[in-house]
Amino acid sequence: MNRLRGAGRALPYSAGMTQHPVPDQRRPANDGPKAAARNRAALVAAAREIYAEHGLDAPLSAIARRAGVGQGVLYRHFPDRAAVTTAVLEENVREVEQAAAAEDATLAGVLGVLTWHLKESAAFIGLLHADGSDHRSAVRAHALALSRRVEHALRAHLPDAGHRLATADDLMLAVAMVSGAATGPSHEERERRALAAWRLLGVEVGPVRPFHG
Amino acid sequence: MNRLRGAGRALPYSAGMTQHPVPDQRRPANDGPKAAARNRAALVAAAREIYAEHGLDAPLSAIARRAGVGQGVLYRHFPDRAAVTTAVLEENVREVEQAAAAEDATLAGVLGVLTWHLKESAAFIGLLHADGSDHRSAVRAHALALSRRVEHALRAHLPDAGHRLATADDLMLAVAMVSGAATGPSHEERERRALAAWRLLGVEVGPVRPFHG
Amino acid sequence: MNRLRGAGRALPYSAGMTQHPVPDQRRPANDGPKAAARNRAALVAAAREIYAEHGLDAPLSAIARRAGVGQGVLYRHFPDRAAVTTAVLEENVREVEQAAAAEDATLAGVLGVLTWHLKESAAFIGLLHADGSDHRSAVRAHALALSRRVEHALRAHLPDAGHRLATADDLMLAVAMVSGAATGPSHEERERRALAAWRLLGVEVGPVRPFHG
Amino acid sequence: MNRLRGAGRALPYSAGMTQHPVPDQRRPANDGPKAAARNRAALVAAAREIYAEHGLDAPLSAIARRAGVGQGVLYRHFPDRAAVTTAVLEENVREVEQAAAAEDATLAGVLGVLTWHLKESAAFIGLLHADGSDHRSAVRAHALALSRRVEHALRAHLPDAGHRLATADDLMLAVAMVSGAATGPSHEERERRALAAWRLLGVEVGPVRPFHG
DNA sequence: AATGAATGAGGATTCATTCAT
DNA sequence: GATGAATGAATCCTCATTCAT
Repeated sequence: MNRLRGAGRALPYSAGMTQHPVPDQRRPANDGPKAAARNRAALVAAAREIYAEHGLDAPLSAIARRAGVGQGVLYRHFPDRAAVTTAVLEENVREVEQAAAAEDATLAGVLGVLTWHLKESAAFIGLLHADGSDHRSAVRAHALALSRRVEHALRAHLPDAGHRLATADDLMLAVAMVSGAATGPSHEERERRALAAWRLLGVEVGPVRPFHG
Repeated sequence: MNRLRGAGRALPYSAGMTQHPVPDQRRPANDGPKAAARNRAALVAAAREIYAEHGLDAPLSAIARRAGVGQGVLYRHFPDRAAVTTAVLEENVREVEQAAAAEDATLAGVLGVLTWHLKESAAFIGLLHADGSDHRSAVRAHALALSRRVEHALRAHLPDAGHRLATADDLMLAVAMVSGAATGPSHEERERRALAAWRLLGVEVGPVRPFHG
Repeated sequence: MNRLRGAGRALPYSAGMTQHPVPDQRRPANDGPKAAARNRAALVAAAREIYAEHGLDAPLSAIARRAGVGQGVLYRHFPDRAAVTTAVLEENVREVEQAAAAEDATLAGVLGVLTWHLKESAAFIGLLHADGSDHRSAVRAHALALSRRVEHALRAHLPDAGHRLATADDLMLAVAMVSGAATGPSHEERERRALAAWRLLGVEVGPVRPFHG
Repeated sequence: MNRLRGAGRALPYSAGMTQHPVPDQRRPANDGPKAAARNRAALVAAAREIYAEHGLDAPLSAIARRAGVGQGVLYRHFPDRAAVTTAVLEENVREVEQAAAAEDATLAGVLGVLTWHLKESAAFIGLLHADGSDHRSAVRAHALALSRRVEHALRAHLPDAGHRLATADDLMLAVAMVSGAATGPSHEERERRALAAWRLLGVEVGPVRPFHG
């Protein structure tokens, strides 16, 4: 029922950017460890796209295809589906952490970055609503840790005591609420709704953008 | 497409193996047409439970099993997965409508009923976060209509102009936000978080319970 | 649509029962990509046999089993039942075309090859009698094209104007007639009847055999 | 995959022609044995239509629906699918026999009736090409007997010794051939092709019509 | 280190057949 | 005698995962 096949970068060997003279052989150039890192990054990026387009239940094969690699490579880098999902989330969280750790970080700024990821990454949203279903619970475990890292990152920028969201718990609840509102068919719509949600909560949010992007 | 064999017995291809369980055993009770309505209700209830436990992608066979009926019965009542999901949502929405239509209805009271369904029904929540994956998009179409019915029900009880949620749009956004917050492993946890979310929005909510339940 | 479980193991719903056959047993040999072409050929051959024995509606699983491959392999090579049927027909037609294209081809010789396929391949016959049922109509479309290819092949060897079957249309009608006669439980019986049919039509037929076989 | 449901006379109780005052009850009038005969006839007629439209593998439920009766009634009259098919053929053959037994019967006249059934009844054609598949072989047994009855009917009107089809065997082969040619999407097309086939065989055929119809 | 074919379990779906009413 | 709901086996089809090359 999933019409993912044939979509996007279908040619396994076309994605490489190697400048080597075209090898005369059938097998793709074995670029060694360099390729490995590149492949891993491509897989995470592909997973983010595929998740956004088709949900967290998209076939792993679709992710590998979008990344321009064989399925074996996916399994080399990630033992199972949960590991893929986790890797995507990991990236999201790391950016939020970096935004929070920046010299001149402000709550509004960090929330802007966070909101960017909320609107961008279906996985990031979906995770917060993951029910108890099987593999997801595997993800959930890790997600809890990630959630704590976000909380920790925000904690450094909590508003003053008088603010409605003066505690980390409340702030995290607010994040969940905004993520709940950040639905819609397009990135634009999701951003619009997310910002409206923050407004309802009386929270000021900086520009919605990736960190250093 | 295949109707070559007489009722699934003794296929030429299946050299044994698939013998009938206990040929001497009588068929399970067939309670006749009377059971039809009862079965439909049991299926919807089972779907609600299974969806809550395993997510919207839980196998339909699990729903049939939980309802205590054969898979065929499920398909008799619902042509496909979307119809099952839709039936669950329909019930949720109908209760909210009834709560809103009651003689002495108040916004707080209606939101209490709504919140009960939010915490109870994973489908109700999941729907708002449905990604574009195939069958869900079929559901989404219907979900939009349902969403409008909720909006219509709430519209009759909008707070005064001065309130932070004075428009129906804002109120619906708030519902989405609360639904985003109403996550967690247990009903209790979900209710607790939902109420905390309403509080952050400064909205008063009546007792969280089903309508007339 | 369901990707919740880790590779079909240990489902929450399947309380036992469906354990793996013999966990200690090694997977069946995976001969690697080299096997691909071999498998495809095996599948077509198996399909021809199974179709002959059980009709065009035989289960695809039976074809896969006969070919000695998993069902997945069948689906890798052929997206659906129509593709399988079409592949079988394609082979039949190609042989007829080759026979017609041979240096020293004669009408009698080509009809001999054609007749061999008529008696051999239930699909070839069944196609001409395909009713409107769903997947068959998909096949029919392709079958029409194939039919035209046969007609084209025969056209190069039409008998002289005086002959009873002097037009391609009449010749194709005759083919349909012979195919209608070529029934029976065994290949021998079918060949016998086919030849009798050609005789009734006053057409001389060469040796009944595959091309270059 | 079969889209038969909902097609044609879907209302179970609408087909009756009884003039009784409309019963006030929910259950349909129980017209007793009279209805039984009517139902049987309706089932055979429905089977003929459904077979023609969807092939011999059409669901029995479609036949019952088309006949305007419940599935139980079908099973009361026919123990299994083979019995249904057989009943349809039986009618075809009986008409041919009656045509052959008529006072002024001629070979051309009988072949006209036979040809009408060939073009009309997919079952009649399909049967001759039934492969060895399971339930069909059950049908085949009976079909052989029927075939002999047709042969017997024709034998009384064999052409003179000089004719190309002077033996009953040859005549039956010719029937099979014509049935092989009588394909096509419409009755008209099938009749056209059948007549062309007879012409190729040099056989004169009377008007194509049912006996006394 | 990468590819992509193969396996095979599991869920979806369809009917043949039974049977309470 | 009739209705039509229920059962459940069988088939279809889709991936997760392994592994020869």
